[in-house]
Amino acid sequence: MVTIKDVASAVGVSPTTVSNVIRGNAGRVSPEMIERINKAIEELGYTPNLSARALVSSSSHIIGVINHLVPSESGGFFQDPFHGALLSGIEETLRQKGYYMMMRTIDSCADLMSLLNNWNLDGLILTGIFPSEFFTQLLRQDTPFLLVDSYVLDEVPQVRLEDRTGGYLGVKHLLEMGHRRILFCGPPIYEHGVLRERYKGYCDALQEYGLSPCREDVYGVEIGVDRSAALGRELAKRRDYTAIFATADILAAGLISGLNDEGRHVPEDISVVGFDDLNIARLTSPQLTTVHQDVTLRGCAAADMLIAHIENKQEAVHTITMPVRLVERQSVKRLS
Amino acid sequence: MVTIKDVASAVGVSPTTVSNVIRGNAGRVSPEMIERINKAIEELGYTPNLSARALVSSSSHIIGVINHLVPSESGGFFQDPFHGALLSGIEETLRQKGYYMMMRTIDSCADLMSLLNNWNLDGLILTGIFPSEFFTQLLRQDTPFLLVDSYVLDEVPQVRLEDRTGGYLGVKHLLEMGHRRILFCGPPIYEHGVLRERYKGYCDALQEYGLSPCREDVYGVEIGVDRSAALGRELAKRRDYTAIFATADILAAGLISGLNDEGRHVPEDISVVGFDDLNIARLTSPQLTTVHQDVTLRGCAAADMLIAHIENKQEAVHTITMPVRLVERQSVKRLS
DNA sequence: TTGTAAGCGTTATCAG
DNA sequence: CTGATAACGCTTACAA
Repeated sequence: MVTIKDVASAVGVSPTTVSNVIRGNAGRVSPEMIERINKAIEELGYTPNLSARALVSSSSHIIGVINHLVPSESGGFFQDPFHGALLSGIEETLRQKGYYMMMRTIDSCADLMSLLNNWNLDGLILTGIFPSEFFTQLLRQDTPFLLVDSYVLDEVPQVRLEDRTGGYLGVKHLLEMGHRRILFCGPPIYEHGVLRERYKGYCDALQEYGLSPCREDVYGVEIGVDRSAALGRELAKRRDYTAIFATADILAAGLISGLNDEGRHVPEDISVVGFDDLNIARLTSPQLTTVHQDVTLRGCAAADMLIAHIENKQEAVHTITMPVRLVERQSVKRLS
Repeated sequence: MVTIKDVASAVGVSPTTVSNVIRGNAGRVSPEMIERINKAIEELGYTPNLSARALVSSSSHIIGVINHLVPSESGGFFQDPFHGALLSGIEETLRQKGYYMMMRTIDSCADLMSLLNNWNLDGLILTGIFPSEFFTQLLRQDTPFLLVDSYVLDEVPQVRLEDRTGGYLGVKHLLEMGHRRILFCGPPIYEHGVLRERYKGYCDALQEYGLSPCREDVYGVEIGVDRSAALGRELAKRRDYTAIFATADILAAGLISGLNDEGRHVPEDISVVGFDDLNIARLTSPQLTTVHQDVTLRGCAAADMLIAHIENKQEAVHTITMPVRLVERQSVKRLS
C-alpha cells in the first residue's frame, strides 16, 4: 500500500504538499511541483486511503441505500424489478458524483442508527416501507436522508410521483373504453402514502363518470408472484366486473396469470391496467397497458437531490414529483 | 459522536480496557469491569467508528460487489431479475456474518483496483462479464475474490452451476415430448463459460437421440426485453422447427412475446424451455417450463465461500457447483 | 487486570 | 509556496 508519505519522500517534499496537490488545493503549490508530484503518484500507483480520509474529515462519501426488512417478504426487496430499476439510477448517479453506495437491509431503527455512525454515512436513501419511528429518529439528527417509493408522511424529504394522476389516468382509460365496474388491486392501503393517492385517482375518475367506489371492489395484496396469482384465481370467480386497475405491473402480471389459470382471459374477458411500465409490462401476453413512470430516472433524481442536500444544505429542495403517463398496449379491450 | 475515550473516562478506566471489552478480548479484563463498561457503552450510545478500525487494522469488513459496465446495456445489470435474486442472497449472508456490502459498476480494471485500495476491501464478488485482463490483475494481488455467473476461465474461484446438465435436461425434455428440431437461443457463446456448457448439454441431448446440431439453429441475442422480442418476431418466420431452448427465462419471455406478436403461439405452435426459474417464469402465459436453479442460494453460497477465504484462507474451497433440475409448466406441448 | 504510548493515512492549522 | 505538527478514533505491543 503506497501512501502519501511514500509519494512525498519519492519526490522529496513534505506530505502536506502532496496532500495539497491531491486535493486540488491549487494556488498553494507551484506548477512544476504539481507536475512532479502527479508524475510520482502515477508511477507509484498511489491510491488514497478513504478510511483515513473519512476518519479525519468525518465524512465518508458513502451513501447508505437502505431497505427495511419486512419479515413476511424476505428478499422481496431485491426481487422486485422496480427496485432494480431504481438502484440502477441511484448507483450510476452516486458513482458519477464521487460517492460510494453501501446497501443494506435493516431490522430496526437502532440498526440503522448504528450503521449511520459506524461509517459516518454522508446520506441515506430509504426504499420500502418504514414505521414512522424511523422518521422521527432520523429527523432528530443531521445526516440528510430521503425516501423513494415509501408510503409516508409529508414532512419527510422524498422523491414523489404523480400518483393521484396516475390512478386517474389508468382508470379513466378503462372508463373511456367502456368499462364501468373496475376493481382496484394493490398492497394494503395506508392512511398516507402512494397507494392512498392512487386510490384517490381511481375515485376521481369514477366520479367523473358518475360512478362511486365501493368497498368490495378494493383488494389488498402484497407484492409477490404467488400472492397476486392467487388473487387472480380468486377474482376469476366474480362475474360482476370487466376490468382491473393494479397498482404495480408485477401485480398485474400475477393477476393475469391467475385469471388465466381459471380460464378467464385478458383482455377478452377482463381488461387490466398496470402501473410502473417496467420491462415485464412487455413480457406478459398480452402486453400490459400501464401507467408509465421512469423508475431509473427517479433513482437518479433521488441521488442528485440527496447530494445537493449534502453539499449545499441551503438551496436543496425538499421534495420533487415526477410525471406519469399512460402507455397503451394490449391488455384493455374496448367494450362495444 | 461518542468515542472509546468518552466511555473510558465515564467509567474511569483507560481506552485500552474499553477496547478490550468491545472486541471481546475477554480474559484480559475482570467481570465486574466488563459489566460496568458495557453499561456505559449502552448508556452513552457508543458505536464503533469503523473507518478508524479499518485504518488501524487494514481490514474494512467491506465486500465489493462489482458489475462490469458493458456500455451496450447500461443499467441492464440491475434490471435483470437474475441479479436481483443473487444480490438478495449475497446481502443477507454478508450482513449476518458482520460484513458490509459496497455495490459498484466499473468501467475498467484500473477502476476496480482503485476501489479495492481506496477502501481496503476485504473481498470482491464479481457478477457479469469481465475481460480476462481483470482476472490476471486480481490473481496477482491477495484480496480474495470470486465470480458468480460470469463466463470464465477455470482457474478463477467461482460459484458454478451444473450448466451442461441444465442444457441437457431442458433439451432432453423437449425431445421426450416429441420435438426433433430445436433451436438454441442465448447470449453470444464464448469459448469458455456458462453458455458453452449449456450448449454442450444441448448437443449431448441431441446426440442421444441421434440428431446433430447445426449452425443455423443457434441464435445469439443479448439479454434484454427488446432484443429478445425482436428475435422472437424473426423466429416466427421460420417454419422448420417446433421448439426453442432459451438459456434464460427473461429471454424465453421475450421470445414468447415476439412470437405472439407474429401470431405464433406457445405452446400450440412452438414449445419453449427456459433457464433459471425466476419469478417471471410463472408470470408469462403460458407459464414457463424451465431449468431451475436456486439463484438466491447461489448468492448465499458465494458470500459464504468468500468469507471462508477471508477468514481462513487455508481450508476454503476454490469452486463449488450448484445443482439444477427441470420444472415442468405449460410452455411445452407433446407432439403426437 | 489495567494503563501508556505509538501509529494507521489523512487533513488542517499555523509558521517559515 | 512549503513544511512541521497535531488530531481523527481505534488497536496493539509493552509496561506496570
